[in-house]
Amino acid sequence: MQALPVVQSGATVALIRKLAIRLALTPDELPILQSIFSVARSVRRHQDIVTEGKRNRVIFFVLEGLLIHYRIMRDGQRQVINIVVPGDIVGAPSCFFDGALYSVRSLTNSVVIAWPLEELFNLSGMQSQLATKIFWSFCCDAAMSAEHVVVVGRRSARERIAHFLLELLIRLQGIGLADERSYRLPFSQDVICDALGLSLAYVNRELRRLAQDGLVIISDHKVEINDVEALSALADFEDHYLRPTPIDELIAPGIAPPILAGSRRDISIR
Amino acid sequence: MQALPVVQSGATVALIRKLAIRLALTPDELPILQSIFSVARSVRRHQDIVTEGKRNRVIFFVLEGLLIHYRIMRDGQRQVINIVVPGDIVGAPSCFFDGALYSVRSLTNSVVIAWPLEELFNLSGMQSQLATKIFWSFCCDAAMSAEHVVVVGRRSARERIAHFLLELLIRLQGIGLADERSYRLPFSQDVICDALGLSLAYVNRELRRLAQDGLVIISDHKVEINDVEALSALADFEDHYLRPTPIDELIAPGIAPPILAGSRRDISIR
DNA sequence: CGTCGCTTTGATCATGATCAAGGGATGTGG
DNA sequence: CCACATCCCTTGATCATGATCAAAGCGACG
Repeated sequence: MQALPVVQSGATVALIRKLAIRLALTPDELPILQSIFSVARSVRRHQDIVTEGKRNRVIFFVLEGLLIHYRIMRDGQRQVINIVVPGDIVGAPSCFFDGALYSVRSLTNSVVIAWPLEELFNLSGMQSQLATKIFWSFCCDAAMSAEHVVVVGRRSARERIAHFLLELLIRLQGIGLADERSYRLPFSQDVICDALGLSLAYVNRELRRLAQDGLVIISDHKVEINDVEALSALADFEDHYLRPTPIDELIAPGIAPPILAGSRRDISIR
Repeated sequence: MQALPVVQSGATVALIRKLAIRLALTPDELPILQSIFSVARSVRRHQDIVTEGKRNRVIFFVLEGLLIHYRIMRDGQRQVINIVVPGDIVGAPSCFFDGALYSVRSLTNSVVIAWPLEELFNLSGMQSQLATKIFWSFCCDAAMSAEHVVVVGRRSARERIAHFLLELLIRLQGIGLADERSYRLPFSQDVICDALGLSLAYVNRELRRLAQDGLVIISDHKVEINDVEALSALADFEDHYLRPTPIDELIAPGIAPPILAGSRRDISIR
């Protein structure tokens, strides 16, 4: 990993803004988190930033790039637990265990900010609200793992693949990296097969069939979903689990979102 | 659900003590949580305490009984996300979403304490450390879902079953409900098959084979694992993900666990 | 030009699903 | 106290989804 100044790319600035919105940061919390963001690190693709078994007491704010949480089994097979997209905070739950439970690897060149877990606990004394928001984010990520269990446990190969592509669509839309029905998929099919517990040959075949049926066309690392409705029906996909109740509504139930109300887009970065 | 006074059964008292240890409660935190525990509720078996899709702003401390997190699919199939044992805190991540993501159902008669999520957020102002500990617990639960993905995604039926039985062994040992190599399993095989994404007939057959091979004998709802080592090797089971770093070590890294050091067994209940 | 990474396709195999039926408890109502 | 029902476990036969093995195509890149 190599250090580099952070507030450089337009994408990163936009992303920090999105993160601030997602965590419902108040005007006083924003600079605190921003001070953390003074130095980011670039990570070349195909590098582990967390290694299973090794002690990890750091959480990462992902600003750019795609990464995966994964485990290598004793027979060499890989299971991908989760795709990580910009705006995600990774490191939990591994940082709560003596040795990391899973490895985290970049699929593309990425930009991340490493933040010592210690700081999070410090925050919970001084700025408890902010700490709560970060913990809340971890808890919401747990919903994705739970959903993943359902996908892998009870769905056919075709449904799994459709679900995978739709989940990515919604998540990338949330950070401006997908449009209405398409996005770039900058990794190869083996990531899909390892995420879904399927063989590479079969994933390939099913993708081909989905294309023949006019549902999804993947070409040149670009996913194009012809009919999102139809594919969602096929996959039994619902996006609830990707849309938590905004944390400010939870903290102040009943009341209109207090501090940022009406001006959620006006957060200034820098 | 019917209200009943809580500090009645010996099992419950022991359990509260264990929960206090697990959360590394300090002498001042303990009474706060105990005040919550003034009224528990008994839940008859086979009842939902959380229903998928319905708004849920409550978390539950489970004192007695076994429960499951589950989802019913559109074709009627069920996927069990997680077994819940006494000492667990359930409700997350569902309580962070508009509608619950999964249902929670009792497998046996149970005793739980329902606690409004609001109180947790209140706590994060006044008693931020305690709130942090509860959030930490949620995050650690996420590790079980992640592990579940690996089990269902990349293991054979036999391995999955072995893993399931071992996970339960370790978890029940942690709360004194299992001895060295056996425990009561007070539910039928369909829970196992729905947890592991297998068919009932096949789970039954594989259980029978495990018994024939002298690895595990289940009879009359009692699981007896003949050789835990051997079964762990078969399942590629490691219990790391069930053993988080104690929260007090994380909060005060390097220092010996401060307040309860050396007297972790001396917490007084009542 | 040759190698490497990725996709594609074919042929065959096997794990685990599905369908079907019977059996042993336990419980319940007549 | 018996008849019957229900729940759960068990086992057999057959089927199919998806794995495995093998090989070829196809860029990109050095």
